[in-house]
Amino acid sequence: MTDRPRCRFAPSPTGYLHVGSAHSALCNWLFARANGGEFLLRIEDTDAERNRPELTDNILDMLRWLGLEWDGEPLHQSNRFDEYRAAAERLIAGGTAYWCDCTSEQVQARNKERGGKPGYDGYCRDRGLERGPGRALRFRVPDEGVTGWDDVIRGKVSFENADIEDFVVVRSNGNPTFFLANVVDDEDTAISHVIRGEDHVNGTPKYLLLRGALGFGDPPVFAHLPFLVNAQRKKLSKRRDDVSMLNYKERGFLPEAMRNYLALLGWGPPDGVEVRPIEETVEMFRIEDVNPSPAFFDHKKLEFVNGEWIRRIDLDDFIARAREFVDGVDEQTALRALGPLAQERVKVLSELPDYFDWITEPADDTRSWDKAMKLPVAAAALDGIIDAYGDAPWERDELHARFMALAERLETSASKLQGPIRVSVTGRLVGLPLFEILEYLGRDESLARLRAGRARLA
RNA sequence: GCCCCCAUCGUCUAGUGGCCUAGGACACCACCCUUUCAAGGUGGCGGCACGGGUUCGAAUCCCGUUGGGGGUGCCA
Repeated sequence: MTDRPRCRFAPSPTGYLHVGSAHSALCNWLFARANGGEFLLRIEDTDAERNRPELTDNILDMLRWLGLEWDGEPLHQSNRFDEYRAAAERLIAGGTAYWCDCTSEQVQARNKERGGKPGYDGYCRDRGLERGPGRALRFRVPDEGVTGWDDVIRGKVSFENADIEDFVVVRSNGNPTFFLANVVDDEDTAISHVIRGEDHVNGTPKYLLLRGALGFGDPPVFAHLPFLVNAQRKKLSKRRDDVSMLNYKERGFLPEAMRNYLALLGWGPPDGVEVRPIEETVEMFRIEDVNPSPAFFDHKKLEFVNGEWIRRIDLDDFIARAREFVDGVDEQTALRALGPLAQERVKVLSELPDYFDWITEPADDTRSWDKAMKLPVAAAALDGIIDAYGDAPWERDELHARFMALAERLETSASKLQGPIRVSVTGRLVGLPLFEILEYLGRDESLARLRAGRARLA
């Protein structure tokens, strides 16, 4: 093993980067950074039919957004078919691969006859077929023996060779499969640590067998990460779960929060401090401490962590990030003025519009109106506050003081009194602190809205 | 079916044979603070799946059971 460990993240551009892949990328990145190693990127695009090249851009963009910078240029498998072919030739020459012309229908039919056992039955093993159209190259798996490894996360894992079928390494269209390309690339890029999802555990013996047949030296160290699962404890999937990283970005999750939360799945900081800069996690992260059991991707906790991060960044930074979630020049001006009040309230940036939708006119929210205005004190509250504010110096503390005085005079709670006022001014029963809003709107606009509210109530 | 993996509060985790009367965090509940909502503070609820071993001693080691998940593609 070299001094500088080398690991890689190897996504396939068949979908947007999702949280499960991001978790895997993060673990690789943390491992590399924690050990002075290198974090490489490889685009696994051997299947021309399924690939969507534009998705590669999304994957790279999201990794950058998360701050997971990689070393060197990404390797594209589609550029390396010559290397894979050369490896395939060596397998043929070494007698560990053979050509097969079985269609999957034929294989299935034979399996059904034999009693429903799935998998390839080795039909073409000794037929001595030459290469030709419609023929795939299969790896000849030994009939006996055991293939295993010592997984950094799971301990010893092994498979009986007899349980492994002869798998395809070159498709009948001439393209290599994942197994071949993966092994060849890891060797050529001197990968020392393969850190990937649990779904690859079953494929690892094939990886090892292939390496052996190709005459490669000591295999890399393996670490199979736990799945991220949904509430039903099933592996997160893009079909049924909310997993697109781009989606989270667009909803106002901060990259600092996202990677912070992801680092908490399958691993915990030894000192128990969960919300912290990633640099600190780098210092503490050890891949062997990752635990093997699946982790539920908990939106509630993600939101909590995000809220913590929103409060952690400085005000200018907050406003800069918040701007793209708040439409309208007037709203953005208000955001600048009232930013600190919003910053301590939201968990996700996409909540912001609701805090600023009263700028040009009160928001239309009948539920809020009904709830506030059904209070017996509503009319007196509005009359009283309009009167009290008529000649008031227009600043927060004074508005508050006169409000409290009115509450005392009307023998009602401040909590009840603010309802009708807030709804008249903003249209909503919840929102930023009332007196800051009044101060911001100014005397004329505030009084006009209060009078309009009073008129509507009557 | 076969193969493989997993198993501490609802959730994420700490725990690597005695420090465990199992710790922290999220969520939830209550109270405090309070102009709403948040934030903050205090407290509460709640767990070692089960059965056998090993050991003076087991959440920690072994075996089995049960439960869950994954793989079983000429996808990756």
